[in-house]
Amino acid sequence: MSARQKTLTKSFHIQTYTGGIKMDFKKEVANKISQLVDMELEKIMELIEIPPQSNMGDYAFPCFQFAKTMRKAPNMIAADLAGKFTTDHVVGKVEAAGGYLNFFVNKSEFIKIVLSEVLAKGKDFGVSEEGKGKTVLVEFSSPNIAKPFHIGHLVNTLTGSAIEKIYRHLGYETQRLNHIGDYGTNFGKQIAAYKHWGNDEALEKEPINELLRVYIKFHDEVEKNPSLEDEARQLFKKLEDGDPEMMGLWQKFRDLSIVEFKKLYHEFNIEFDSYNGESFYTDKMGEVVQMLRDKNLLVLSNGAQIVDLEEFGMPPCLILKSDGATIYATRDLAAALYRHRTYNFHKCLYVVGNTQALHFKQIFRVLKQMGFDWSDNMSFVGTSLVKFADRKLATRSGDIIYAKDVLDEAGEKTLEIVEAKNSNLANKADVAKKVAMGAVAYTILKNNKDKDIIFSWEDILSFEGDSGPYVQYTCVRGKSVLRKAGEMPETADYSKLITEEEFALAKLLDSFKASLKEAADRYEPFVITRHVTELAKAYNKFYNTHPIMNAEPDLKAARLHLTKSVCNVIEIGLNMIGIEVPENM
RNA sequence: GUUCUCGUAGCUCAGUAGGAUAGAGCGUUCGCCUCCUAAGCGAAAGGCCGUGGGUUCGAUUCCCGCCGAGAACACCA
Repeated sequence: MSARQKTLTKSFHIQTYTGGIKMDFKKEVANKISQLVDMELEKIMELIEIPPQSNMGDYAFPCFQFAKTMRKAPNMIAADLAGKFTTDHVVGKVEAAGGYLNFFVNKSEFIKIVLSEVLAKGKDFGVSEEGKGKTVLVEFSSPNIAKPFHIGHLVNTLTGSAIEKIYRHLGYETQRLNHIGDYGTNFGKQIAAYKHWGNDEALEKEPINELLRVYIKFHDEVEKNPSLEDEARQLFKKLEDGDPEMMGLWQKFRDLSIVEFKKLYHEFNIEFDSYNGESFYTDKMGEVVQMLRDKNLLVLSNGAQIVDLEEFGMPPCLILKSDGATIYATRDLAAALYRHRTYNFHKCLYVVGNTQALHFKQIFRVLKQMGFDWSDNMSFVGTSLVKFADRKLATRSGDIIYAKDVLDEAGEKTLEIVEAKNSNLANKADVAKKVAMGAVAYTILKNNKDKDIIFSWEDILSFEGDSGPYVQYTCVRGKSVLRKAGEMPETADYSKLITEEEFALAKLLDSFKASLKEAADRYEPFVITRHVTELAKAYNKFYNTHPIMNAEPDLKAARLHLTKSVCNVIEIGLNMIGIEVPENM
């Protein structure tokens, strides 16, 4: 299960070294509190929170829990502590409000440290050591060969890729696994269909369309001619037995399909380390079945071999069908075993549609019953279902929205907008493409995975407000300013940055690290999407009220540094969720 | 039927390891381009956080019931 792990209170944690002292504002505050109250530092760190409004302070310490032991009202305690607190260059001000002790950090000190760090680290800002030496496996995308990518696959692919990139940024070794659906009795049908009606030229040109066309024809024809079913069964048997002709066709379908998939992955900068799918595990299932038998976990039920999971409140896990054939679960068990041996993973994530929650829960439980405690390190990460307002979006229903259609539609609409807004752009097509991809990826990754996505063209092609183009646009404007400013001043006097808007930006730059951690712990890319949006919003506010180019030289330099920092962090975040930023738009 | 997820503004959603006036975007209404890209910014209106209990100094947040929506539940993957 996607265990929602503890998320950290966002802290203004500073990793750069200034004057040899590691700065951590939150810790500084905690240290100071610990001198006043009888409580362990760690406990204090846990209690410290960020006030809901920034004018209340940068950190807050709730005093309610002292009320009982000290036999005093919380607001009295807070007032008392505020009186005893000594301020300095780190914590500039303390206030008691309600039962809270509110702290204000020294703004210019804070801004200085944050901007220095962002600019020094560049694209590596937020990179951490926490994942060093640990391998995280992320299984995602996993389409079926010979079948077109639909919108549901796109959701899954973007989600998995984002999670993988987030973990990679945190220093983990990652393995991107595409468990493609490349095996099963339906390939008998596919081969039969192709042998009857396939066209080699069309296959080379548009493989998936051609394969789908003959597959659909097969289903139409089989109603008139039921013997086709038998033919398909025989061909699948031949394929299983290694018949060269069948193997050749299957291999060709597989290769061409993957080439097609890669085109789409390329649009979002997605790559895989492995395309080992179902076929890869066909010869690895015997061992699993034997192990289950040896451990006396297999039970005969209605002619099939199952693992009983009743004591865990789950339906049984089917291992062998009554005809002795293996099944989905058997393959996933074999894959788990293989992955454990091959990668010795720290975590193995299954980014799969939410509908498969039970299946994976069962798999993990069976592994546990087999004595494999490493199954605790496997997590199911269920992705949103895409539905229409009135009905489920299912492959069989015919109400399919293909990924390609969504991207094409987005591309066309974007090109129109680019034409209207900035018709003298040199590379309109390229810009339109990036913006279109941005709109789609953003919409897919802006919300919690637990919620279904109700498909609407209006939402997915959104270009205003909370949207991909909004964030891209913000970054583009910032970059444009930097370009116009020419050479970046080496140094800048950050003490010139004294407005609320500038301080707010520094806070958001810093808390990006906490958001990264939270996104990883929760397996939730939307945390990044939202953070980047907040940052864009704050920058737009700043941009509209603060002159940069026309500011006096020292201030201009500082604001350019700020602008560069913001663009940098926005771009890091957007890239994680599969969005590129054009130079102009 | 069993299990799981969800129910927050007209719509789409954040928030909640219990805490200070519940936040965004869209939509609606009204402002802002002699100034760095208006795909932008500002303002207004809009909420018994599904419902009834319980625990607590304090519940939108935790627990239980109910109502409503969705999903999964063995020989498909």
